[in-house]
Amino acid sequence: MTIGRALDTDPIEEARRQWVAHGWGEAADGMAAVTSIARAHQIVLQRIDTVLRPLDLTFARYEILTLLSFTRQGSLPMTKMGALLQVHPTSVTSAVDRLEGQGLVERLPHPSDRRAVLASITSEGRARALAATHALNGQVFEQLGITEHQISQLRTVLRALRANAGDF
Amino acid sequence: MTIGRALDTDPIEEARRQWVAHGWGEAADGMAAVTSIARAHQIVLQRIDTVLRPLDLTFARYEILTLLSFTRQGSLPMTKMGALLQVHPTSVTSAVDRLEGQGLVERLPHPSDRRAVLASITSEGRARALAATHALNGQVFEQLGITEHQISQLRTVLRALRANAGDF
DNA sequence: GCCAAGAACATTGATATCCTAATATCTGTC
DNA sequence: GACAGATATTAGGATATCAATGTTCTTGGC
Repeated sequence: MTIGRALDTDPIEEARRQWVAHGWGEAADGMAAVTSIARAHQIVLQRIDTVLRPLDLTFARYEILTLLSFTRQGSLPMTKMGALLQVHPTSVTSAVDRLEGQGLVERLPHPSDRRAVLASITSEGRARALAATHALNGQVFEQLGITEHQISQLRTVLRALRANAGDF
Repeated sequence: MTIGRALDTDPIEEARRQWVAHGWGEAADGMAAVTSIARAHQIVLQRIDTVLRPLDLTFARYEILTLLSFTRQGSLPMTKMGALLQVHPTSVTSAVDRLEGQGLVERLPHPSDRRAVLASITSEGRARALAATHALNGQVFEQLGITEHQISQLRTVLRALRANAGDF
């Protein structure tokens, strides 16, 4: 389950020291920041997967289910979901394939655009999404192990990074 | 190349509002933080992949190559690399498979432990790692689009999260 | 000291995801 | 009516995880 045993020193700080020692000091902090993001992503995703496994969901499928549950009609065009969740169209297709096979979502023809496909959440899908949200709230989102102030800082800094990348 | 068109509102803030509206205010900030990490990871990884593609490397393989180049002998046991890079043994195996096929790394028997395998960087591997590092430093790590102070905050907060997860 | 039981190391196979590239269909405009 | 653009899908390559396997090492009872 756990990937690596606890190390005596922070491996990212160690890499940063190597950067400085090689004369790449200008990039050292940025390298450490990027590596930290990658590792943090791995950590939280592992926790999420552990919580969602009993519910037969992955994070990608959970996001789609929850997004649909927030809409009035309970349905959205595939492209629209990809734009809101910022994932590739192919990822939406395969995730909806899976959700449809589980009976949590169904594909409907778009009423006015014959190219488009609507993904529509089923009542079973709604129930599953709600159960998953409660589990994730209690076991992951409220248990990050950092202070509220740090969570706030994290959101602010990453919002700047996302805005700079052209997200919104 | 780009995944989604620029949106008028931050989708993560939008999700956070939904959380509050549903009475899940306790978990809203944590949810927003986790989602921000996931999106930030996607953004930086995409940039890294773009820079590394002409060099025929991925980030996973680049990390292994760079780690090996930092050692005295230029070689490490597979397990040791997995521990330092915090990835699964299977990931190390498949990455070294590819690097070996590219002639950037070779497998050697461990001198004292017949179970273990040493991955050893070749001179071509060293050259490739150096070129990749220069490209990443200039085009990614020094161009994150956030201030030095924000980079520092990010490192501090994520170090706390990683420490809490038992990384070191 | 010897040997059996358990642990560690690396690999393979299976499954899921994301990304790229290419394709078929449909829309809307010039 | 032709043609560029949008929509969704398929196919292929890469990575990560889990589960299971075959070796080899290490340790603890005797």
